[in-house]
Amino acid sequence: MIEPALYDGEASEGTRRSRASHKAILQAAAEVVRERGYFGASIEEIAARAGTGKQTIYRWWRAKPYLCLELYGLLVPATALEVDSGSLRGDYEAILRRLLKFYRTTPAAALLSGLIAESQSDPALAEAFQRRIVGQRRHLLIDPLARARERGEIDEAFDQALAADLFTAAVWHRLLLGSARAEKRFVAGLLETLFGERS
Amino acid sequence: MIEPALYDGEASEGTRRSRASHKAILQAAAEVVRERGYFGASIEEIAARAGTGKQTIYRWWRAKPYLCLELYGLLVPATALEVDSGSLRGDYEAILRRLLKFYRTTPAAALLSGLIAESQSDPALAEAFQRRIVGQRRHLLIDPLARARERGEIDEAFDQALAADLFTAAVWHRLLLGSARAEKRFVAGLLETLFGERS
Amino acid sequence: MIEPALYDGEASEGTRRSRASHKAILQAAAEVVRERGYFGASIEEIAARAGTGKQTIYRWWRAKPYLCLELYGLLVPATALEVDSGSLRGDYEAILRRLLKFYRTTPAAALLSGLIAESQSDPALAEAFQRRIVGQRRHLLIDPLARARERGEIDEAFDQALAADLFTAAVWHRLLLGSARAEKRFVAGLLETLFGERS
Amino acid sequence: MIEPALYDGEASEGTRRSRASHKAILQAAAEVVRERGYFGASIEEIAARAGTGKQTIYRWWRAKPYLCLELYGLLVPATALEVDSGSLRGDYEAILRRLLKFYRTTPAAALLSGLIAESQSDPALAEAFQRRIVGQRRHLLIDPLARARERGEIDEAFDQALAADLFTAAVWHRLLLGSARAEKRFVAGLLETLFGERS
DNA sequence: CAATAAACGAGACGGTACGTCCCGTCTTCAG
DNA sequence: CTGAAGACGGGACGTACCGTCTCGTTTATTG
Repeated sequence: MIEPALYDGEASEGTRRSRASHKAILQAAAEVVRERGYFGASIEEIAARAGTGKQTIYRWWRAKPYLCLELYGLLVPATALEVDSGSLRGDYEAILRRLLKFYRTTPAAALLSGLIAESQSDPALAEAFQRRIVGQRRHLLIDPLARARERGEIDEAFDQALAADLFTAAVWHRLLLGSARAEKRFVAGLLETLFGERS
Repeated sequence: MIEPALYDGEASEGTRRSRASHKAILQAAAEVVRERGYFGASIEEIAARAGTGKQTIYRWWRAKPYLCLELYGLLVPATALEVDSGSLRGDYEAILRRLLKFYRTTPAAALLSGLIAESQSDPALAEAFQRRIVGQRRHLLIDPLARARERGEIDEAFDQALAADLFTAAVWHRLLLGSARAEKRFVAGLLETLFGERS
Repeated sequence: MIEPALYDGEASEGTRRSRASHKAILQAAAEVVRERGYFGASIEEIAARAGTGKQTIYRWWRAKPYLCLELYGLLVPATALEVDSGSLRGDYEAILRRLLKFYRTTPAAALLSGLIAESQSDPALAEAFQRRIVGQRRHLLIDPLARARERGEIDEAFDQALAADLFTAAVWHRLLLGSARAEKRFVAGLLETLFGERS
Repeated sequence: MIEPALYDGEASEGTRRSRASHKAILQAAAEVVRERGYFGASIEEIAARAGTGKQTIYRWWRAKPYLCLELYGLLVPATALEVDSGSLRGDYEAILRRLLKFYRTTPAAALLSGLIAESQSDPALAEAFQRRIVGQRRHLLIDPLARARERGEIDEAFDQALAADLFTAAVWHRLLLGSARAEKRFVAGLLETLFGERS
């Protein structure tokens, strides 16, 4: 969630946000986005499916993209990318395989492209997207690089941030443009290009 | 245009497409997308600004994304990326700088993200996007690589298609996510990663 | 037709109106009005069904109601109402039965109500409707009354024009409002009211 | 209204119909029909003038004719035709004069002809028109006849329903076809024909 | 017997309105 | 006193036709 929402029982005065509604809305949103895509998903249908009023959605999220932003965040459990195989190549191979599986099994692609598109004309959304999705992602990608640096696998001159960005770029490009390139070759080729010929 | 439209005075039966309207619509679309972004652009406003009826738009394009696809294609004159500096690094540096300028000066970013987003739930659009934008782009990126191969700058093992894709991925990622990374460093870093330390 | 159109071969310079098209248009109009009603009938469909261009319709009729006016006129062959049974009651009984049958078997009701409705806001149409439909009708209804006057069945004081109008009013009212009143009783009752108890 | 609509504050679940909008729509419809006639009146303009969304009209009326049906009903206050002068002739003279004034001062003629025309191809509308306009009208016309029967002015053999229908037919015919017949003569002649020579 | 000029079929054009969907806000009432 | 239900003003959708306007093509005198 964008702001650290207060739940029933967490705080003092008045009634607090209903955990049940919150969950039902996100679940309904996930379903509807999966079925109709990002554009096809309407607040109206999400509310109906969640069994809530529209107002309950607008009370907690400014608009569809912000709901989707939270939804996207929930689809990737933070731990999913944390690996420590002992080698840089091993870490990234694991991350890559998990990511590709993640995108195959969730409506994340639809969400991602929709959010990127809406960000083009909504700076606030762009900022939130950066902070909550891109930033977090970069951290997870830089951790293995930092460990590799400690192990001496890469040296000081290696631009870690650039590598992380290029990795994300490649994965998202593949995801959103559905390149027909065989997966195995893609994985190997990408890693070789980023980290060197063999490993 | 998607199909080689017939204009006034060209052969065949019946009435012909109006060159003037066609042009006015694309021009209006460019304006409106620039001002309001991809989503904010409505067929209604484009028609009004072009001084045409809505039906004239729907007669020639299936829907907004298809109009935008054609518009995107027209924004990049095919020749804009054709360079031959004599070296691989030189070619790509030139291409990269032209691309970055292109995206700074046209509504291409808004179009691009919108088209990618809509492609997620419209396979026909995805296919058209691949064929008309991605495919064409790939060709232009592979030409310099082929010349470099002939000159012996890169060897047979170098995966040209992968390099071209990664290049596009990096550029679009930077474009759509507005990474704050300084341009100079981005250019150098990307080329180094793709083609090696110095070249 | 509203103006005495010139047909092929009738007159001097240039090309002349095509008899075949004229007929095909009226025929198509009759069909379409029968199938879709007065409002549902579009010039576009009439043209398509007649196998003509729309312009050919607009060349000869100002608009749909004028086409329908001519069509209505053609549905009632002028002779259909001319009877001379020897008695006033007999004449009107015959006329009435023919009219009721006429309306049962042609799209005249749809045309009539549509024309009356459009006449409310188009004085020129109202005038044409009066002259070409109402006027002609009145004549045919007054002829039997004039003969009855000569025979002495009715006297000078009898308001022939009023009777004719009331007769038309009653028939159209029945036609357009579909009163459930049994036909036999309607016929007898109307004639009794207009011309007296027995006759 | 066609169905006994629920207003704010009336019983039952959910949100209620807005009295203000309902009234504003009917008022706007009356204006627009008066200005542009039945066909010229568009839902779009009515909504704009009423200051409502189009959907608010479509939510409560199936289509233009149904809105007009309600409007027509409101133009004739039910009491307008209730008279009791003590004589049949007196009652009908009063009714006739009121009707003629009513049609002179309201857009009723445009509505009436439009509704009749649309009824030709919409049986549900025809039924509603019968029930809500014709039926009610017939009642009001039969009351004076029933009183006359009690007073002995007319006998059992007099077909009251037929007389009422012929009266309506004559009035509407005159109204919609704008016969130039002088009003005084029309009134006298019609009543004489229906009820006898003198009174 | 061409030349020519109108009428023709076809259908694109600038428009208006349709009836629908959904937006984000506002109001009502049941729990 | 929250929250589902849903009406509201509004904007855009994509479609149907309007009546006008080219387009070639046919056709039937006229020079």
